Amino acid sequence: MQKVTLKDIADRAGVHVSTVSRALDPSSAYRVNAQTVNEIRRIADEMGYRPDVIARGYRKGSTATFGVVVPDLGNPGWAPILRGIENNLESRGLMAIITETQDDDQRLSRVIEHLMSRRVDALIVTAARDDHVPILEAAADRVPVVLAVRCPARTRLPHVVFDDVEGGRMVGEHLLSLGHRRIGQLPGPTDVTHFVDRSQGFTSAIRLGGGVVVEAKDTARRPTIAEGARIMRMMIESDEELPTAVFAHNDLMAFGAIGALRDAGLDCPGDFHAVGYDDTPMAAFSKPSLTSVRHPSYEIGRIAADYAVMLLDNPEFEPTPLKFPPSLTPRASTGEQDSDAGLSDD
Amino acid sequence: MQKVTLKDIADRAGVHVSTVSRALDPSSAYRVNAQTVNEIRRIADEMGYRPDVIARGYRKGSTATFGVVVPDLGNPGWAPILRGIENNLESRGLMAIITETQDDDQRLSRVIEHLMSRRVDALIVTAARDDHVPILEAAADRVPVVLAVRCPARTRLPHVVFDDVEGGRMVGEHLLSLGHRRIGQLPGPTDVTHFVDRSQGFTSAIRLGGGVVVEAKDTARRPTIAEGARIMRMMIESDEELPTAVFAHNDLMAFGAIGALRDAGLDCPGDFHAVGYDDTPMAAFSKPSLTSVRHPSYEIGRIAADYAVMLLDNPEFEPTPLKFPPSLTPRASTGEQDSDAGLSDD
DNA sequence: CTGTTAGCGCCTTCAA
DNA sequence: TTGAAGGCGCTAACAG
Repeated sequence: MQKVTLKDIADRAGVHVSTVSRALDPSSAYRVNAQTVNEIRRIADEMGYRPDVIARGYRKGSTATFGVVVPDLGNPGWAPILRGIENNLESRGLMAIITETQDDDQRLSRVIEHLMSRRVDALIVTAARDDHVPILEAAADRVPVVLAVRCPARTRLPHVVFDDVEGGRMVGEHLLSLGHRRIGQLPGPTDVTHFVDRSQGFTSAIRLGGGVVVEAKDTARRPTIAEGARIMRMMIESDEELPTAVFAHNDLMAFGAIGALRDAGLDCPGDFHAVGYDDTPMAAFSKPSLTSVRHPSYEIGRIAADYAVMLLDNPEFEPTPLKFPPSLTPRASTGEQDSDAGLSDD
Repeated sequence: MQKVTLKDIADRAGVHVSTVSRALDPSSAYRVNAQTVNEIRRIADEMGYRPDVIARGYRKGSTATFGVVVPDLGNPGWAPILRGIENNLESRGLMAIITETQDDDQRLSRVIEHLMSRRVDALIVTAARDDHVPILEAAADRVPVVLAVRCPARTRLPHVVFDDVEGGRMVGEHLLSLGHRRIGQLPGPTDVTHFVDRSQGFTSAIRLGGGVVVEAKDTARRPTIAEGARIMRMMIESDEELPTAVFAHNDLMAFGAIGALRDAGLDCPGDFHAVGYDDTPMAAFSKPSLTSVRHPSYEIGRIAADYAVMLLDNPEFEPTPLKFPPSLTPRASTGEQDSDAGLSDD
């Protein structure tokens, strides 16, 4: 099964390549003798012909391939978003190729450049940070670029995000309603808008409710378990009085923080409460199960892909920036009785 | 910044495209007047020229792009393996494009076909199941294919895997040494060799030690938290006497199983012990922390990429099939005293 | 040192 | 209904 080209088929069928090309393209097969079409299709099948999408792209000006950039495949929270994208594109005969920045700022421009020079038709980026705007807007001059989940503060690029201000607010109100007044916050990287939003919604809710936010001594460089543990440890080791509850900007950091507090002899939910964000599958299964904020991940991926496709079809299209509302699931880490563990698979 | 081509630069510099091509290629710039080279490079920079890797690929017969296929990006265990691949390739100026089968058997052939028609130079597949052999071997006729982690029983394809028989054995001996004699097993999909291997190593160790393996009533259809919980629940609800410890074929399933047992009022490690596999970052941070088997993930990715590159350079090269030894980390889920939680980031 | 030519695989005029 | 020719962006072989 070496590479089979149109020419190989043409030779075998005794016709010209362009005839083969036409016969194999449903939209122009009608211009070829029906018998010839059948014959050619048979031969193509037999020889295991696979169109060279890329070569085709040269003529058509497209490669039927979308580039997707995520920050960190070690965070399972991206999986449903990616599936929303993959499944949407696949149903249209398009393909998503996924790349990872490893949450390394520098890497984004390299990754984008690679994807562009591989002639992707469009870009869906979930790893954007504030200083990436120039790179992204430059790319947007050539192909549609849609930002998802993470969207820098000031950019004209089309985007779909979660309402993280609202999510932060929900966390704040939940903790206030449980009687907490002194509440710690473990922030994710500050150049990622959705972390800033979570912080803002949370902080203003707490202030409004007459509470005090105890800020971590440092910001997580990356939103990982290890970093969550590290900055929690810093808070523990400081002289300041410990808060009675902590809000970590994502589940991974929350797991890390709970671990660090446990190492310090403190029990959750006995001695303190904790809340995460993202509602990863582990949240329902960890001990204690973790109160977390859930957002429609699959859906945001699906819509991001929709937008990218529509932009490709019509560059004039101006996608409405969307903001998906989150919801909070109280669990054992904030004193909720554990019912059955969640069983869904996404 | 619309697309800039060699021709644009040539026009501006008043030379022929091929001169530009040579000037921009370090390996042939020596054949061009040094002044011209500088001038051309300056113009190229100024215009923001980006080579079209794909077009270049047509002449060179390669695209500097490797396809990588993983089963499930919802499992964070794949991340370090992917990084081993990505970082290795990146250091050579190659790019990894990642695709996911979503652990869906059918999807693999479609994904491979997509990648092939995008003219990837090589394929690294970590999602292989037994019945994929024909597809994979067909692909291998055209480009180097390296299997990593998952490798069907009978295939001539180059592969690098973990020694899962040994890992299973270690789990068995660990549990025996703790005094367990009746031990449950929650198996992953049986058409994935490494799960079969884990089972085999484990079962023979237990038998050798005079123990009894209690098999789950069903096999996990996919190695996920939800499936782990499901088959654990089936074991609980059966009439059979419960084992005193369970071995789940990966961490996710173990978390699910511990959750299911907790729902049934049983405490780990008080009432039963549990062991996972993969040593995902959560294992150290969950409560109880999870005894698990660790394998050199980053390393296997790195080597898989090495092999693929070497095969590309020299199709005659016959990579030694490698089997990386695992190691077991005892934690609270088998009664170990928790020390500091693990802090590494990978 | 530089320009010309040809062609990777495909599709789309244009002409027959 | 079919063939011939041109070109997408790039590079290698061949002239000069």
